Amino acid sequence: MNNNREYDIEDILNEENIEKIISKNSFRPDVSPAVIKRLPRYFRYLREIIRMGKTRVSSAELSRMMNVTASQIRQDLNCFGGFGQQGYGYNVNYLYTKICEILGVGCGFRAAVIGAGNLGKALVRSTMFEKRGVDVVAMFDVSNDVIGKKIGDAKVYSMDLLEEKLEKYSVDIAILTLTKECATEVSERLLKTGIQGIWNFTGKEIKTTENVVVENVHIGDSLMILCYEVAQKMYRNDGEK
Amino acid sequence: MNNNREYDIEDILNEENIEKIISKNSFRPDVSPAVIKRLPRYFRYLREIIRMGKTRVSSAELSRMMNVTASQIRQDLNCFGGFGQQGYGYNVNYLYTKICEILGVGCGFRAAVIGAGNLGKALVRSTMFEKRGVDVVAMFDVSNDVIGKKIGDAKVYSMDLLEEKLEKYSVDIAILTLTKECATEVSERLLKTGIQGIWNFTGKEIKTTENVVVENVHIGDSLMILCYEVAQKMYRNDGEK
DNA sequence: TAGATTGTTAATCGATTAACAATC
DNA sequence: TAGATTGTTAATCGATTAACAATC
Repeated sequence: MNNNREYDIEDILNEENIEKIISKNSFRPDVSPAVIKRLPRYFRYLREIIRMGKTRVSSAELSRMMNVTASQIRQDLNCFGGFGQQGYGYNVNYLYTKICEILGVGCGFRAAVIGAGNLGKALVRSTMFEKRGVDVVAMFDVSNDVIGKKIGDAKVYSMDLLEEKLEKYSVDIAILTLTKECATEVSERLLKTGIQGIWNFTGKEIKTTENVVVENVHIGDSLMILCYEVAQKMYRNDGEK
Repeated sequence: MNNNREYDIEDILNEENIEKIISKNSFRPDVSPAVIKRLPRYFRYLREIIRMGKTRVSSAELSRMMNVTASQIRQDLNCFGGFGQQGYGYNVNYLYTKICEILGVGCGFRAAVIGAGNLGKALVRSTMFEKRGVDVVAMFDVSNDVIGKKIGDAKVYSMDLLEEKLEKYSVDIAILTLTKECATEVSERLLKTGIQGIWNFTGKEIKTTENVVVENVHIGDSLMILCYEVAQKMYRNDGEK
């Protein structure tokens, strides 16, 4: 490994050059789910550190910023390879490119948002996708009010054209932002296409095949945990009085 | 505990009667975070089971539905009390009311959405809050385009009126759907009010006091995990060829 | 070389599962 | 009573932390 190699910071933050930097051996079976869930957090903090202009970071520094143990950081990173250097720490840009590589940023994934309602629109208009190197190439909806319009950079097509357009634009990831009621029907159609993954906001469990990865999002769960904690805090305070 | 007590299903799903049913001793210190994170999932499945018209469920049945072990379900529920009955299982409605009680549904929490952009609008227009007994009583924004308008049931006020309206409407929970850039300034203002919790979508870490609970949401993290899994799947398939 | 910090092993801690006695 | 299923203890598993030798 060569920590002296210099990467242009702007290139890296813009994720333009990453595809070229990527090596082909990012495949690591058997990394624990606990570690994988933490990777996006490293991604976010590293971007922040790059923006701060730092070029070097130690596990101890990161540990203070992120409020986790330095030990955990070193363990996590070592699941994927020795990215650091004894006595020096980690080259921030190198580490960031490795994390990007692991997370598939720069794979050039193409996504389509199915359901151009409030949530679908909000997602497309956010900077979330470009930051992660994901390209939203199309939206789909049943309503004539939106079909044909452009939301953000994405054109809205009729649901009738779903299979055709997914194929045409080589879509890897379908983002389901439609109602619970349509979820099953649409997901069944999706599984017959060449889709690789489904990001599911419908709240409805999706039956999947071994060829399609599904990630379910339940934003409301997080609200409930907040309510739980607020309620507990109130009980606690009441008890102390 | 009395499993024979009957609860009206409609009342329960509508969360109207719950406040009256709630007992005052829901305070449980030292429940592990792993258990707490699973509670909203029980909440969701129990609602589903109620809608199916079932009145009784065993840990084994739930286990099959939810794809977790029956053992885990019994352990989880027992952190909060013996809600079941040997030889019978769990009374679905009773269990649901207990889970609601634990999660603060029916506490009548009042929320305000700060930032009436795409995400703020999408949230307010969803059914998320009423399902969980949370009342969105106001929105705030700096833009004259939205100030004075009504989004869903909530009126949009100028950010200048933040403190005044939060006080007036006894808001417990602030929902931050504004940009990273405004996050610090607004959260500092919030900490000076009587707010209990902050649901933070800004992506910016918020400094908190012991009196205010913060729950951070990073939707993009879930997208990255999906991308990770899709990328791994591709590497794996390539390897097999 | 001396100092710093990683990579990695071993120890600890917490969470999950299995098993079964209690009991409805 | 016999059957079913919980509540709960004990065993297992996995994840986190501590420690330190390797090494830059």
